[in-house]
Amino acid sequence: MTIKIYNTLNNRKEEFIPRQPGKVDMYVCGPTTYDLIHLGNARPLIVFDTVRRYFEYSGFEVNYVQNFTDIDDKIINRAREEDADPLALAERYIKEYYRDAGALGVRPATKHPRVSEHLPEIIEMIQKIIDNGYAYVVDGDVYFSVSKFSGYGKLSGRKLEDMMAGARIDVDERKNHPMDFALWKAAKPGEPSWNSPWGKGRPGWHIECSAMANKYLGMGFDIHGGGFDLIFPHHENEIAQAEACAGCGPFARYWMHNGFITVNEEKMSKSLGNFFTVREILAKYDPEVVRFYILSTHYRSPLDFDDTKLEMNKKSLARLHNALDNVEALLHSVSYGQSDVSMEREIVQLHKGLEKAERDFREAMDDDFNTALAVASLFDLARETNAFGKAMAEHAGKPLPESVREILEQVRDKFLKLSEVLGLFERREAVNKDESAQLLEKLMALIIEVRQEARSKKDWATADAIRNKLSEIGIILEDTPQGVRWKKSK
RNA sequence: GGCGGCAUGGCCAAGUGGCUAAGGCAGAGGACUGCAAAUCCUUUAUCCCCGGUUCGAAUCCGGGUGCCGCCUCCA
Repeated sequence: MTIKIYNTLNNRKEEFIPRQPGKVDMYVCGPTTYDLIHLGNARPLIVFDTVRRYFEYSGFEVNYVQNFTDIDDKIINRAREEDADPLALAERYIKEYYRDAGALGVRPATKHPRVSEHLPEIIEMIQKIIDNGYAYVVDGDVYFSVSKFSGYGKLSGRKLEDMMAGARIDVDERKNHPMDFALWKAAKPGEPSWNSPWGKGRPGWHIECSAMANKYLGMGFDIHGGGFDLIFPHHENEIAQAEACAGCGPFARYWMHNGFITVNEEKMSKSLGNFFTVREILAKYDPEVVRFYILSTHYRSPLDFDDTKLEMNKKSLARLHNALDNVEALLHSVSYGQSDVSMEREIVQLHKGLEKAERDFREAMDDDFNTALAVASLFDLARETNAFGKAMAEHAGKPLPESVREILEQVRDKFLKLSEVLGLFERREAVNKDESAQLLEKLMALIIEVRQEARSKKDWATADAIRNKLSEIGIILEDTPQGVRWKKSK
């Protein structure tokens, strides 16, 4: 079984062949840290985190590099508005980034390099590009000469001639070609700057990624990712810089780009002002719901955002949680051992469902990380499992064979294993361990006992009053064939 | 103007040549329940329009309509 990846470089799905067997080197463009991240920023984080998780699940060792752009016009402007130091401001938002990303179940990359810590590498790279004849210096600025680089446009599928037609106004007259872009910007008064062979200044936007990817992954690394809007000019320029510097290619072998989050079918972006920060969304929705929502669509498709979509996904996700709750309850509320009940037929059926679910899951993920389809396999497994639980209910009160317990444990373990790839259901284990949780457990047992007493006397008024009052304070009681259980409502 | 993408049931969303077009949400009916909840079963699509290729197309080709993105900072 091999993984197929849709490669923007040639707009085709290709079999993924790693540079080194068993290893994946990937670089994903991280945020410019001048503000809280919004949902549009969160999509690539979740998508590529999932890509990484699936590679790891498939047995690869993943070296995942994601940068922070902590030197940039927007940071400088924001710092000026707040009368703050630009690097300190960037540092602050890097911390906020970790908070949001962590909440969404995005694991830290193997390495999070920052521009501010790689000036020597960047300067060295620029010098080499100049030496190789692909860049020129004008008044302390350094520009990349796109017409010198024959491969320019190969990622975005554009030709220089075509782009000139649409190129906008205010072309800097000092540039040789309108599409030439800055590798180094001469310092303006009051801006942070660093010494360089061309005078004080700071790096252009694109060079950082070329330099840092090169440093940590080297030329020809496996996967480079980011949002669709980075294809041009950012990634096109990264390729030009890296390959002009090295004198050969490729810079990266597979390019993956995620689609946009839209609002009312329009791209969510800072400049349009139609964005929602992760922070404000998480104030209303469980991060797991947000993650599930993002993974419920293929990563290259656009994904429209509004509250009703989150509500829908919240309910969908609850179905999976219920299925897992059901399995846990069956494991704990039924006695297993000597039994005159045979459930062989159902066990065989569930076992088949279990194998099919895993097979379907892998096939889906192997096919360009089709998370939407992978999720469907979890729902299939949930249905099979619930049906099994229904069959068990017919033997309620009797001990069941160990083989029933075993298959349920297998289902639970597989379910958690597969959903871990998607970054879901990871926090279930952690809860219910502290003292007050244990106390709550005992308290609920007591309340349920009292209510059962009322039920046995057919005192429905009391029984329902208890259930309703509990519901009001956020606890849901369920009378199942295997006994009463409770859970917190979400 | 150049380049690219999308259009699947009430909603979301897989599927890119061939068994009965996944899955979820919502709706309807039934089962279970003291009533609920949870769950199970049943049920809802000629795949934007027109033409073509093919034994056969949601899927390929041509044309049309509508929407979106990139070409400028943007995930």
